[in-house]
Amino acid sequence: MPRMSREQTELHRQIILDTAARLFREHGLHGIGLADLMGQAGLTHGGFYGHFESKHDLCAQACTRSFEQSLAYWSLPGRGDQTDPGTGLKRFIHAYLSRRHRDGHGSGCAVPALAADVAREPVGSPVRLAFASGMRRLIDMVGTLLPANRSARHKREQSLLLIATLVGAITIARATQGDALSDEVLELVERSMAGWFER
Amino acid sequence: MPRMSREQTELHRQIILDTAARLFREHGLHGIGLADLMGQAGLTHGGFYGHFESKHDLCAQACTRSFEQSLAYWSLPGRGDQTDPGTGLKRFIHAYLSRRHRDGHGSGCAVPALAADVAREPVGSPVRLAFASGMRRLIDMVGTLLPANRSARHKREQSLLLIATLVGAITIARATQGDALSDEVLELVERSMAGWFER
DNA sequence: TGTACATCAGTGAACGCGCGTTCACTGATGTAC
DNA sequence: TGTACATCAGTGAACGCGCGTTCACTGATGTAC
Repeated sequence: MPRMSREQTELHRQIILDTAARLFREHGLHGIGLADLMGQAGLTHGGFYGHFESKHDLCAQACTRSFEQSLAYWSLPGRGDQTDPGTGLKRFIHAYLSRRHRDGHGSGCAVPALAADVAREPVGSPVRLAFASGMRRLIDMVGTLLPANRSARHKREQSLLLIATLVGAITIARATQGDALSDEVLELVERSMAGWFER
Repeated sequence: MPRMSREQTELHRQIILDTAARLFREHGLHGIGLADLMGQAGLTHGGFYGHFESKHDLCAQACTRSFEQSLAYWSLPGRGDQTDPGTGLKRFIHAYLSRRHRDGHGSGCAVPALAADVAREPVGSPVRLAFASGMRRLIDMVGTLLPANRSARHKREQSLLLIATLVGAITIARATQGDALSDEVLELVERSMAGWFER
């Protein structure tokens, strides 16, 4: 059975990376082991080091992949309606603060899922670089959802402020899931943000 | 040497709890072991189960303690200047978004330090209940910093929105520490919030 | 195009290590008289 | 107040377990002729 074709090998690498991007967001960087992870990717754990240098290496690459996945996801709903620039923004905020996003750690935004773990990694480590790079792309993406008649600098500031508020809201909503506070913070923050970014 | 006095025993319990409250915020609930933790409290690990039922039990009690410590800390600067209700709020925001708070996980707010780990604990578990209870007290405390001429409901909403934004900002700042983005998000969010809550 | 062989992706057992938890033991504390 | 003894807080070795990582092995793939 061993010795797969080159395409098969590359496919396996992608499957491991996608699986890791999901599982790290679900369980945290230290909450899932390589044996379980490889098992969920349909492989045995021994083959891991044929694809990645170490778990740290995988963490960094999976962080990048997590941002790619969530950026691709958030970019979709906004693309449809360029005539009303506020619509894409409202849809983004609504989707971000939805119960579906709160309950789906593994398929959601990389920031609330990984930031706390990344903050405990050494400064300058690959996973931190991957996270900072993903943050910049997220800021740019959200910037494109803002009304066009603004300076790049203003858009960047509004984008960063919006992201901070959304990240904090979903972080609190996830930690208080099962308590009335959880739905309350999602609804309240969405309502409060409705008017902010149209000024 | 064994068999301490009752006061000594209770003192040890408090030392373990304070140490845990600090170390769990620094390293996360799963990032520090009981042997290390007890060692930093000046004891050996074997005596742990004389004070707590399990690590889960300690996590829940340390979560409560973390909120108590940060609430006591944040409450201090606002108390001094009741003639200008905006001052306490500005000081709170400034202290919360300071580099000192960003770099001092162990002595800082329980929310950015513990929320991600708490969000991965089972719904209804003691640590989640402790977190939700702490959140309510934090919301109330921040509410007292807001201008007095508002309804309780409005204060609560403003408080929750403010907390969400602060939590998101410091979460991002911590994860991007060492990158220019980190200082940028702290400064930008503080500047943006200066006027919001005076209206 | 067909054959012979070197390559190497994946397997599964094994490694040292640190984890949460247990327990026999120690000896000062707290209590009964 | 003083003595005798039961209590129990803290010690440190030990437990089973899961972790990240290594490695000898297998056999289909890719290559050289």
